[in-house]
Amino acid sequence: MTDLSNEMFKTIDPERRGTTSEEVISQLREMIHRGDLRPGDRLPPERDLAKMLGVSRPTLRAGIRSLAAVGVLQSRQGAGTFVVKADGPPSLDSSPLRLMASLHGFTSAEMFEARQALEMAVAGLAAERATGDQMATMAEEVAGMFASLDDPEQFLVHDVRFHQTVAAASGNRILTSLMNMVATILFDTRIKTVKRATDLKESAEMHRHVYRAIREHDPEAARHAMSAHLSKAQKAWEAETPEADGPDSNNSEGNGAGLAP
Amino acid sequence: MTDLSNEMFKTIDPERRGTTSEEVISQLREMIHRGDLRPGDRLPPERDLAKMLGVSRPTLRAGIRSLAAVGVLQSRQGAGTFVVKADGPPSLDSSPLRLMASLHGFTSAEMFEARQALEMAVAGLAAERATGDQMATMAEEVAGMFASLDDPEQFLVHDVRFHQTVAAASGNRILTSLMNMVATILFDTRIKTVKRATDLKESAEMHRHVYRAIREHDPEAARHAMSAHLSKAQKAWEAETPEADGPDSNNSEGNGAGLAP
DNA sequence: CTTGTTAAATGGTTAGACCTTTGAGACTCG
DNA sequence: CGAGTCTCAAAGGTCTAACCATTTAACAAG
Repeated sequence: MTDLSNEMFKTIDPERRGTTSEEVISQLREMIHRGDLRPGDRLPPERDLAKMLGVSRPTLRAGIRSLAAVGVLQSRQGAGTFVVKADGPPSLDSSPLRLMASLHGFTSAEMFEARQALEMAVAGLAAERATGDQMATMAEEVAGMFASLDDPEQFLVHDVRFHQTVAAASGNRILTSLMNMVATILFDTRIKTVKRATDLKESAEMHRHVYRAIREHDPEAARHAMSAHLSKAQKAWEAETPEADGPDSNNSEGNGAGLAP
Repeated sequence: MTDLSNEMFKTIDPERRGTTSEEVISQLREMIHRGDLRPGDRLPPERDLAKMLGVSRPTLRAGIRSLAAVGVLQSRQGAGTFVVKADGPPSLDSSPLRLMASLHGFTSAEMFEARQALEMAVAGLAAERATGDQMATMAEEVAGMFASLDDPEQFLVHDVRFHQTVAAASGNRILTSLMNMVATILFDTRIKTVKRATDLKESAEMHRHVYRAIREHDPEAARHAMSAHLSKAQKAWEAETPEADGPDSNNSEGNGAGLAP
């Protein structure tokens, strides 16, 4: 943990541009940008930090809350406020996108298309860069799919893990995050679709094609295989979902996309 | 504006799952999902809304602030709190991604790559779907680039508008938003690069190739032209930026991506 | 009818107090 | 002496009550 006790905090008041709490946000962001606050660090107690910044506690809390909302900070009652730990694939919160989907009336076709574009991109990159370990993991997940053709829920677990492994193999954490963001929103939909298990065998087969293309380091083939897979998945979903236009599921507060390391 | 005065608000207290303010967030989100709150609507005054929901004003404000942080609500002192207007291209706030970049030490190579993947995708879709008007706009912007070969700043304006037009022509607002999110972060970098105007003519030429491919409804050509353009741009940037690894610019609070309708 | 003034409405901020959860040190018992 | 339990300080979560700053619109004067 970094040493936070000394005088790294500037008081706020001088000619502040916007509101006080905005200034607090800027201060905290700057600390993070500068590296004074590193992932996993604990912030000083609110009471102390408020005094250091020269603002009241509610105002400080407003700033903290804003940063918590975008997934940068995390507060635990009784424990403290922490800079979010950066282990595993960094994940952007998908609730903003979800809200925007409601607000603008995004169609699920758009969502599928966006996911397809992102998955194609990562598949292509994965074909260029996947390590042996990652390819082995992919192979295992494909095998897992074939092994759970009669267990849709288990199948979906392997499915998700396969896609996340491909994303990780792309070596691009930004694309991975964006992909997860979109995929998370479609997840609730998928879990319903997959339960009415139509063509799990065909789906597993298509995943295997993707895997093979990646193993052969053939980006174009990987992109095409992934594209074909997702087009098929979308068609299956559309066939089973007569009219429902927007995948307008409900709450589920936190950032999803759990399930795989 | 929707009628908000009647009894659409449920009180909070019964067996709340998480914290009170989280419950407030859920309530507000649900109103938006249900369509009780539509883009542009004004929320009831905080004091009233707090009473309706059965929480104190600070707690309500905490919830509002969280939703404001992700770009769903917007408060203006003296005026009120509004559901963000959904005109033009919906834009996700890029500050979360920016923070995450600092937190995880994203390289600018990753950013460029992500942008390239997204731009290729939208270019391909635009080639399939661009309307006559949109293609006309693209042509105008390309012409504008050629007309401002000696004015780097003006050139950049046309550059940005061209890319946003292509994104709009893709017909996929999600990909457009994601692209803007990434592009916004790279913008500060670009404005510096373009000022040292190296190959504006060549750049304009490459934009013209993209335009032509779109006009010919040739997705593959559009993807390739866009890819070539961005690869070139990245190389130019790398050549002029010796060591700087992360495009770690500073504040700029609001969501950027302005400049073009 | 225009314009300047004023007052009400509304979000922003502060202060201080109390509650709930957490986590670690102290304590007791085996 | 060790393991389990207890207690309590620390920290975030919430509330009340007030005051400040800004915006909006009504209203009066010209």
